[in-house]
Amino acid sequence: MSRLQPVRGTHDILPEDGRRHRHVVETARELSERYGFAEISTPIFEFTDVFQRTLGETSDVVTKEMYTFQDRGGDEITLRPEYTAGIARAVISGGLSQQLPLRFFAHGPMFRYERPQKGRLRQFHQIDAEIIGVAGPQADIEVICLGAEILDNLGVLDRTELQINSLGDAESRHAYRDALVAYFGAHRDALSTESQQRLERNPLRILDSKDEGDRALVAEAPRMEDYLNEDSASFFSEVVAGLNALGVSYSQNPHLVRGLDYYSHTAFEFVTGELGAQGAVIAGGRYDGLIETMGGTPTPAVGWAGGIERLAMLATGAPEAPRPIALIPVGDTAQDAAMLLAYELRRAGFVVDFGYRGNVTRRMKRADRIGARAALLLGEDEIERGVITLRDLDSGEQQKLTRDALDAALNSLY
RNA sequence: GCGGGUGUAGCUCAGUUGGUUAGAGCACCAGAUUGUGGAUCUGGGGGCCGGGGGUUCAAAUCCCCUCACUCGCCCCA
Repeated sequence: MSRLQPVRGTHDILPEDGRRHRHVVETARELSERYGFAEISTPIFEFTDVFQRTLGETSDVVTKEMYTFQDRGGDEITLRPEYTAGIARAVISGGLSQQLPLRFFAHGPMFRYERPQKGRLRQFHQIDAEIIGVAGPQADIEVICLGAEILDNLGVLDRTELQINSLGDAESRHAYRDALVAYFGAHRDALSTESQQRLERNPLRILDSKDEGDRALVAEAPRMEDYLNEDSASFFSEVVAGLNALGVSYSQNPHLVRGLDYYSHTAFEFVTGELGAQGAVIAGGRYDGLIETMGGTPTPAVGWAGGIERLAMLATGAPEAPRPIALIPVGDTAQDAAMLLAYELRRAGFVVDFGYRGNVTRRMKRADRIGARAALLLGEDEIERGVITLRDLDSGEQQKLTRDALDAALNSLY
């Protein structure tokens, strides 16, 4: 293996993959705009505090997955591992809380120091949607519905399942957490080693353990729904009712939890079985406490993130590369005229591939290989007679046209 | 961070119990066709056999280490 290899967990997005990525992003952008979301972009790095304080000191992302470094001025900087904290920071530092509610769409690279797997990279890309400043369940419904519609337009909705759960408000969540600690604490010895650690750090996580022994205990564990207070329960039932009203199908998963500390109330994931161990393609929830935690005024919010690589692997309908017109100068004397013609055609909106090298045979082969729709030959003959040879590469038909007639003839091919 | 699998040409892969100068298909380049693509034929360029060490008269092949990829665990998009 050559020394010139990309850093582990990173990869080049070559043109074919790039089209699929762009299809995901543009589909999401177009639909989110229809839902009233405005596109924003935030820096790919922030002060480390932005993530450390908000994601939870004990979360895996903070404890072992962040790309953190000191810059030349001595500031602690972290490449963003997720989008939400950066957007919340932008809302605060940009004074945007004067304009609530806000609906944001964003996309871009994220960085997590993890062991790479299928659908899991150290630099990956996400699309992201957030509604900031709406306390009611309408926002949860709207944001989930947007996710479902994006998946539908990408042709993956029927291969995913929407799972939802409620973590309740802070009061409910703490009460439930205490109940879980009491229950699992009494069975500590029966828990897997990993879950014993979870008991200390994040007891909710035990609920979605894959260990068989854990699952047996989980089946008898206290249920979240019994610990939701009245507000939390009615909030969740409104979300569910809203999804029903819109015909968004889902299943309730009482074991669905979120890894990051700032979530409350609604948690949801669109999951697929087609990506190995990585099930989630879009996942998110409500994070009413985040902006306050960061030092802003208390502001409710809900949103999700979707993995572009994961979506691109599943999506159908990415547009094919455009079929260019191959412009082939014949002989040295035609070079300048051909370059001018290419310029004019491009200005007129045509996709033009200029054949730089080789004899006519070679350039024709190239035109064929790149899928050109037509070839234009321009040589001494043509220049003397004031025409251009147009060859339809699908039918093989060939004709000589004046410059004035060329654009119309090309347009008729597409 | 932990466990399993795999590394031979740009890609997909052969390579016998260790034995001359490591092969095929596809792709690429050139020619047959000096102004005409797709098909065919002919020829050509391409390899530190992932890297390092060891065993041996001899290593792509056996052993050790390492790196990368990959699948899973953890966790997540």
